[in-house]
Order: sequence, then C-alpha cells, then structure tokens
Amino acid sequence: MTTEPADPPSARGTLSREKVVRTAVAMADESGGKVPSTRKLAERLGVQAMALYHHFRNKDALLDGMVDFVFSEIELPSQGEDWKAEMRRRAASMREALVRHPWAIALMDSRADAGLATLRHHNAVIGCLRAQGFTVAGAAHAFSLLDAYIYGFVMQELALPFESPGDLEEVAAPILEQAAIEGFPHLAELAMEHALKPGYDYADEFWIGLDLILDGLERHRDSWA
Amino acid sequence: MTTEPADPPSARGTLSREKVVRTAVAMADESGGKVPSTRKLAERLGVQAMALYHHFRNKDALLDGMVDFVFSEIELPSQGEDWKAEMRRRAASMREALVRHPWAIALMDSRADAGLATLRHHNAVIGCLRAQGFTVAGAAHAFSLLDAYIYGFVMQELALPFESPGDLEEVAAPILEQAAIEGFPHLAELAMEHALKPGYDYADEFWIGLDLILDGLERHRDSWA
DNA sequence: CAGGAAAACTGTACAGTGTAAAGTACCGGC
DNA sequence: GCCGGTACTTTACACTGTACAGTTTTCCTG
Repeated sequence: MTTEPADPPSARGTLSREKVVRTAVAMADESGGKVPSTRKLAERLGVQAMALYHHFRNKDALLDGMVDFVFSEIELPSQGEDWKAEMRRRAASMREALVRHPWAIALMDSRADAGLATLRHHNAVIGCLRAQGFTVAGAAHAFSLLDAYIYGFVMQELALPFESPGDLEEVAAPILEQAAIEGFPHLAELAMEHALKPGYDYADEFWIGLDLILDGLERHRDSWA
Repeated sequence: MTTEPADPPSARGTLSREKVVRTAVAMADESGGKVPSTRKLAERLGVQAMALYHHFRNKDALLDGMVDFVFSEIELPSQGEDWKAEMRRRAASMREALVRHPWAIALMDSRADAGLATLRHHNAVIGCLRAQGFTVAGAAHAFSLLDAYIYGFVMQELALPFESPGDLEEVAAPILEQAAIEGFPHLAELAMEHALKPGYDYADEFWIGLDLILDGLERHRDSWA
C-alpha cells in the first residue's frame, strides 16, 4: 500500500509516439475516414488530451506520423527482378493501403515533410528503376507518372458515391435518366452501356491504366536521356 | 426619414447562391488554400453567418458549389478536331484551374454529387473521345486514366514544400544530404543529378507523362472492345 | 542518500468551428 | 389591409485545437 496514489493522477509510461500513431490510425479506419479529435484519441489512450502534445509539436505532426505509417505498410519493390512486375506489385500494394486507410489521401496533399518510411519507399522505387536500365531522368519521369496515377485513381475510387459495385444501379439510375434528358448524352451512354452493366467494377480500370503506363515506360526506357 | 430603420436590421436581397460561391472561392484563393469559415464568409458578404443556411442546406453544399465553380472554368474539348490536341488542351486547362484554386483538390475526394458544370465537363470529354473513334469502353478507360493522372499530378505538385523552382535548393539540400548519409542513395542521386539541377521545374514532368498516356491511348484506341 | 532538474501527464481556459432553434423584419398577392 | 412565406438576425450549444500553468514521478548528480 505504499505506492498506489489512487487511479486518476498517474498514467505515466502509457504514451509513446508509435502507440499514439497506431491508435489514431485504428480510430480513423473505424470511423470510416475521419481523423479522431485530440480528445477522443486521448480518451482511448486513457489520458488527457494535452498529454499528446508532449509527443507531437501539434496535431499536424501527428498527421505526418499517420501518413508515414501508411507508407510503412506498402510493399517495397526489390531491385533484382523484372521491373514491370515489381512496379505492378508496388502499385497494387499502395492502392490497397490507400483504400484500407481512406483518410490518408486527403492528408497527403497538405503534408510537406516526408517521414522515414516514406523516404525508404521512394528510395526503393527509384532504386528498382535505376537497377533495371532507367536513367536518372527516366526514373524521375516514371516515378512521377506512376505515383500521380495511383494517387489520382484512388482519389476517384474513393469519391464514388457507393461502396460495392452492386449498389451502383440504385444510386446512379435516377441521376443518369435526368442526365440524358438534360443534355448529357455521352455521359448517359457511357453509364448505361458500360458502367451500369452487371459485372462492371471500377477497380478493374486500375489495371488497364496501369498496364498502359508500364508499356509506355518500357518503350521510353532506353530513349530517355 | 420615414424608412431608415438604422443600418443593421435589413440586408435584404444581398445574398444569392452564386454570389456566395464566388466570394467563398475568392476568399479561399486569397488565403492560400483554406476554405473560409461560415462566419468569415458571412462577414465579407455583409451578413450574419446563419444567413448562408438559407441558400445552402449545410456547408458541404457550399463546398459542392465551389467545386462545380472550378469545373466551370475548365475549357471544354470540342468534338470536331484532333482528339489528342483537344485532350492536351483540356488537361492543361484543368491543371491550371486546380493550381489556381489549390483548395479544390482536397475537396474533391469527399464530394459525391457532381454539379452541373461538372457533368457538362465530363460529357464533353467523353463526347470528344467517342466522336473520334473510341468505343464506349475505350472512352471509359481513357477518361479514368487521364483524370486520375491529372488529379494525382496536381496533388503531388501542390504538396511540394516550395513555391518556385528557385527556392528548391535551400529547402532540399540539407534534407538530401542527410538522406544520402542515412541510406537513401537512389533518392539522393535523383535529387542531386536531376531535381536540383538549375532549370529543373517539376511542372515539366506533367507533359512528359501526359504525352506518354496519350500515345498509349492512341495505340489502344481501335483495339479496345 | 538528498535534492534539483527534466519529463510526463493533468486542469483550466480561450478563441474558433458548424449549425439547430427561434425570433424579426420585409415582401408580394388576395 | 392583411397574411404567409422569404430573407435575414439572435442566441445558444457541442465540439475543435492548443496556450498556459500546475502536479507528479523519474532520474541524474553531488
């Protein structure tokens, strides 16, 4: 009975940078895309809100940590193999991570400083390309193009107003009917004859675009200065 | 002196959907990327905050309006001409609009319902492709790929931690030196021998990637079911 | 072991956010 | 002239990030 100073006062040793980030990621995932408030996050950690500020300069620093955590989950390409296969694997893994953590994409466009896992990821991608015949400039082009495509595709995918391909019809049908009437015939045609067809899944578009890009990169690989 | 009930009480006829949206866009642009709060916006319009809710169901509806406004500024492709040139023009215009309104990209990934200008834009793009030999499925592939690339590229462009290409060195140099030391040689190499070279401008990458995509689309145009 | 500084967490407080609810002035139409 | 809807104001509430000032606990030094 010497050192038991009641429950509330002491929660020493609970927090740590990584634990906070992991919990914040979990809560954001659960809530379907909203980063938790400092108070909610602190509550889950069994601590007062202000305790977080001992481990992060401000909330932005926490968000940086969350983004870096997402990058840490992406499979790194290796240098020794067929670069197209490696890039496809990396792209698939990156897309999965961004879809699994749908709040991440929104955070990225305001984040300037990259974390360690992020740098490691970029380094591995460039390293793979360089090892397989891309020039420095070529690797820069390829990296910019691939990442832009992956980010943009996931953005569009997440912006879709439905969850599973099946829910599509009920959401889109009335809108599209009006679209046709009000003078957007091409949009209506594309929806009716393509996107609303049973079996259509927007996710399939990912591979079509990706392979087109990879083929283009292969074609340019040796000609890029 | 009959009907002058002091200034404050009556501000009838000031607001309108479009005026609110235009003012919100202007304020967001001025502030460098932050959407104004309802109170700041109302103040600029000479009105109380709650007055806005007579024209918009909630703030999200206002944001929808802002996004649609951005789309209204994008040049539409025409159907009669060379589709590659039209797509290039459209892509350039879209990128300019998204860079001119850097808050827009962040809004897009949470917006489900498209506005009128947005639908018109999508319709025109698909119409141009269809008119020049793309199948319905082919137009869908092309549209998805092009838009993903444009969105993603602008996201990356806006996330860069500097404004003009000149500011790059001072920001990146110390970071990169550490990167090389801490084991990211490929990243360091790319930075040193490419991105930090005088005259390098990340914006140039836009055209390289875009042309690669357009060439790939041309190649697939007739083979896509 | 004493003590003092640093570290980890608490308490309180404040300015700012979106918006619900109710009130008030003005307008056009019977 | 009245009356209902429209356009706006007033007040209020729950919630946000975080500044500032404690209060412990831990650990290093003499």
